[in-house]
Amino acid sequence: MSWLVALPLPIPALDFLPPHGFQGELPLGHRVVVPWQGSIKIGIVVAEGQAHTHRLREVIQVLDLWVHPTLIQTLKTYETLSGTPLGLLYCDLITCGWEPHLKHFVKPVEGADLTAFDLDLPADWSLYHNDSGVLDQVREQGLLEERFEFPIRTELAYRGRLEGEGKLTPKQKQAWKTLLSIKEVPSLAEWARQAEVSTSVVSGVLSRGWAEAFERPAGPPECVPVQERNLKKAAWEVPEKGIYRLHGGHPIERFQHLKTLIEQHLETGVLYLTPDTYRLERAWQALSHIGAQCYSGTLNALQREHIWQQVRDGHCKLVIGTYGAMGLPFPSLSLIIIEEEGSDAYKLLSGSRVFIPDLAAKLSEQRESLLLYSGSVPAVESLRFEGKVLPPSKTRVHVVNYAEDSSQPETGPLSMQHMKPALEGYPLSQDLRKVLTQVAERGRQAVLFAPRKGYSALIRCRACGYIPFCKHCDVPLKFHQGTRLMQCHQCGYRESPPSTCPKCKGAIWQPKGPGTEWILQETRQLLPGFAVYRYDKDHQDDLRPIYEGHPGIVIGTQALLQEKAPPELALVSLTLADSWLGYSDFRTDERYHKLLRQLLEWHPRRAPLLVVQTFQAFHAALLAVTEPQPADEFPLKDLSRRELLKYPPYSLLAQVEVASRDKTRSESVADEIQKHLISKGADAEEVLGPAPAPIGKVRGLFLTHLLLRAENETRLKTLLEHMDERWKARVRVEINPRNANF
DNA sequence: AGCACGCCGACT
DNA sequence: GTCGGCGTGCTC
Repeated sequence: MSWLVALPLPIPALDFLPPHGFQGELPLGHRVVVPWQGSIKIGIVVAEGQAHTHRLREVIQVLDLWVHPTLIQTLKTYETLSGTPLGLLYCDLITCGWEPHLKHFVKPVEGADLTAFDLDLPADWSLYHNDSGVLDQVREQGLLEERFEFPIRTELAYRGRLEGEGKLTPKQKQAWKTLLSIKEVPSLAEWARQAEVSTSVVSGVLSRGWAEAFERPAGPPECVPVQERNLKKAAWEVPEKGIYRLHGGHPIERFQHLKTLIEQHLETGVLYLTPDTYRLERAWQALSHIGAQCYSGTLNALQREHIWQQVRDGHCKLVIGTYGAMGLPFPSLSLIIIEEEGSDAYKLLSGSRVFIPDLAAKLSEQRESLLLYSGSVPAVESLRFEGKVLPPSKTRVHVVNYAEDSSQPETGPLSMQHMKPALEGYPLSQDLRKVLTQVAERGRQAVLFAPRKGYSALIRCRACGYIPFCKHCDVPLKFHQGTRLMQCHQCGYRESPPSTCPKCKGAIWQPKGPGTEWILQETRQLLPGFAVYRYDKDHQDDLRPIYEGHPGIVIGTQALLQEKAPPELALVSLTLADSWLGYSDFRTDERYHKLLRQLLEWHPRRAPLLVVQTFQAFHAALLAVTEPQPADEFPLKDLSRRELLKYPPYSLLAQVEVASRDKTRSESVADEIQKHLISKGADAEEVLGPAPAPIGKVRGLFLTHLLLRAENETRLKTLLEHMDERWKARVRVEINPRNANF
């Protein structure tokens, strides 16, 4: 019987035979070393194999347990539904432990004759590091014994010696004596600190031979131990398993609620997921005293592997992490918390492209653990679950209405009289100028969010309306003041702007728009001498003075929200909120609402004034935050709209992407797929499109989309099974797409 | 993903 | 005649 092994490659799991003479159970979830294309790879045993067709190769060695069986089951379910190669899912979720950094020992089998091979091996066990394909040939012939060991990590340390050359100065003598008394130090700097001398003194001792450097086994990377504590009863009634939610209020209040719950589950395993490192840090600060470990991409491979093992061995029972923590092998896991379950950050942009909360839901089902969604706003999809909404906290929001026609819609609240048309003075309206001046006068801090990066928007012909597009991607080029070039925001292609319109020879419109650079210039003009910083994808000023609390204004993109809020933040502004409403997507309003809530709770203590400049002053998502409203009120409105349009949660979506170098081919294949699905019994409501993708051409490939809309998972699976054919173009399926393209 | 194989255009 | 583009297919 063979074993199915998942490998960190975009391919399905493959069959291998157990190692020669292997006795015992299927090592499910264990890491194994397998031969791979003349070399070796680390894989994970995910199931009993079934194939007998090939002449299979043998697993070389079974290593340790690395993945919990429930995760294997979860990924398997997702694989069969989406058709995503299992390896991609494993790459995304098992975020360490794939690197074959192992000590490799080899020995020819007794009496084996290796003269036919270009390989000179000693008769007994020897360390092997050469990675030539020859070894694999010997291996395949069954003439080789192999053994892998985890290397023992070492680090450099210093210890004192009883004698050296020459005399020591008094300070050096002091340093030497200190070193002798403390035996060993991990670094010269540490030694100097302990001895209360400068580093030059200790290096003097070292160079005279009164101390020496030596290698010693390295200790584990830093890890906060789990503390014992008395368990309190939660102040709220929460089920033992299933899905529950907690939204609204202030983050501090939410953490208070969560803390009592986490404490109850502390002995049985708690996983806390956050969408980004900013929230990770916030959660860490709120919960670290209970004894939590962090796990995110910011850790290095060593730290990750260490925590992975700590969790596996039951030494660490509470982990706060970003999506990569989901694969951690908790022996038992009774609570999974997902912060901001509706965040797009949970959608992986490459590889498997999974939406982590989808997987977490399946995993919690497998593990029979409680899944708790928590955050400022519930996702529209999670309203169907039971939960608690904390009362709204006080906010200060000021809306600047840019629309020329400022007449209120009948349904608008009465408190909007303060909104006057404010077109004069874009990007800084009179109101915004006034508060900015106050910020400067009081020596406080402000953050202005610019809609798009670059000095600005589109270059356009004044006469015929011509807009230069990228040669490779179907997107308009954006002009950048710094380089004086137009650049594609999709592929990075650059070109200098035309002096006259290539179409009609008319004059080119002066590039001015709502970009960071323009707002920066205007702000500097308004407040000469006051510190103004820029922070976007292209240009990052050193913001340390801001984080240290010095007065200043930061002008940046949404990327800033990934950082913690400036400590003296008094004002936040969306300089053109409408640019967050330009998506061609049914989640647009929900995203906008989330953004507003996120801005309002960005600063953990202060409640800065939020100034929103917009042409859509009466947008429901905006009204939902100008007047204190329960966090789920706007999502509930959105929910009824979704029911009408049969969007999630009233359906499950999958996006089919057809890609071809040939435009008509891309379209015709999409058309074929659509017809094929209909012929297999799909109805028109279930197959939408084909339509050109929001960005119709990417890196020379024409993309056409179809949207599948199924009422449940079984139905979606059926539809996707019909897709499993050979098409004349590259076809990719994405479950639960969350594109945010303009 | 990497790597081999294979089929067509521009070159010493 | 070859060199080299990248399209397709396979890895157990």
